Amino acid sequence: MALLREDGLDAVSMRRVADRLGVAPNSIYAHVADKAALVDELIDAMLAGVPTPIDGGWRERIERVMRDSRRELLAHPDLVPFALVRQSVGPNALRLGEITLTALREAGVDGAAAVTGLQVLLVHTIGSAAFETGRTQDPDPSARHRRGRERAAAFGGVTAELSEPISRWSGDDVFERGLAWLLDGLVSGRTARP
Amino acid sequence: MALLREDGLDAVSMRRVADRLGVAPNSIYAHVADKAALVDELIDAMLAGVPTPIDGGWRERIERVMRDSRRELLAHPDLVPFALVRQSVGPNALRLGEITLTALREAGVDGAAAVTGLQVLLVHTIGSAAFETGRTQDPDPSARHRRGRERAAAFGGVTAELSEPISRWSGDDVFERGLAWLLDGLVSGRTARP
DNA sequence: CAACTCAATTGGTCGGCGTACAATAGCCGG
DNA sequence: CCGGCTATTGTACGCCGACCAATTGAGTTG
Repeated sequence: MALLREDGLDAVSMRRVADRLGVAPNSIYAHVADKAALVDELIDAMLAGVPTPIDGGWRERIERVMRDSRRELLAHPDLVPFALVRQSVGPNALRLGEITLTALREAGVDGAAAVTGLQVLLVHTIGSAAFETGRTQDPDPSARHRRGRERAAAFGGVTAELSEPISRWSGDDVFERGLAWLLDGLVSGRTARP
Repeated sequence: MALLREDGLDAVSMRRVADRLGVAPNSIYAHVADKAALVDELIDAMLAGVPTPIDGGWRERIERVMRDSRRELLAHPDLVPFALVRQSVGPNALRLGEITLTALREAGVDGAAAVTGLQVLLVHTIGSAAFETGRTQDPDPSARHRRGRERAAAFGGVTAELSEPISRWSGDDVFERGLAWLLDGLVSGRTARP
């Protein structure tokens, strides 16, 4: 985690981690099956920073869990892309999942629909974090290619219309509005159209 | 794209692509700045398979765009994680964005809120695809570690309750229900709580 | 207290990766 | 015919994840 905070995910290689621990690279494989497994444990370590809400209504508790998860995700941008794809379901992910599930049942959502609701909330929270981190980072101008000019020309002035408000608006809106809409829909009990 | 379909994203290395083209590895850098740029073009090539809806109401057109995008995403699972994080905004992504924006305005959503709505829809569509592909793939049992047993034990019987319905239910529900809720919320005009 | 056991660690190595650098080949307008 | 430029090439550097056989060392047992 220290290595990740200092120099990003690229710095988290088996060799660098081993160096940091004063250990040979191969030794890590005695504790972790894979590099993917190591990243999985990093993800769960990140989720350890999300507190468990106790007081408040069901909606407030869910909002707190999602907001705090989002905060932790944005604090570790390099892990975000993996959080959605790799469902490692470590102990902390499980803890937050249980919290959300019981809150949903408290809201009158029955078991099967509650699981779907949890998944929708996860997709929105992690997805919006991924969207925001992707828009924020990568400020390296040296990697830009010569054809960048051609491409911009092909897009015409439309790019400005679309991407300019995107960069001006805060990503909080995307998260907060989507969260409110999803929670509204969840308790409305309406079923999906075919 | 052929290399991606045949052997997955790992096969899409500068060297393998060059081999397939009968060319030296470095030659590619004359046409593409980076490997990331190459993946960006792959993403837009994938989105080329999403047709442009013409007839139907605004809601039906949006649903078609999102459903077709989802179909294309699920057909190219290896690209999904990058679709959210790297907003390359190629010509096809721009085309679909414009379609959705005009449909939203048709629904009475004004400019600024329309952009937010588009982003929320993108997050849900790509995010749910990422969630589903992550759950589907990675069926390799050899990579499992010895501590897998310990971890499963620590989770107790709760893992079954949470992950068993997840794997039985179709990912279509997550996508369709979330999409319906978001569209409902979009036109309701309700503002986000602080 | 010595012998045994077994997880943890190690050196060495393999194949592959992205990409920088300098030099070359091929084409095209003047 | 030629000068310039783009596309291409050979070579090479440094890094990566992962495997193998061999060794260490701490804890348990007799």
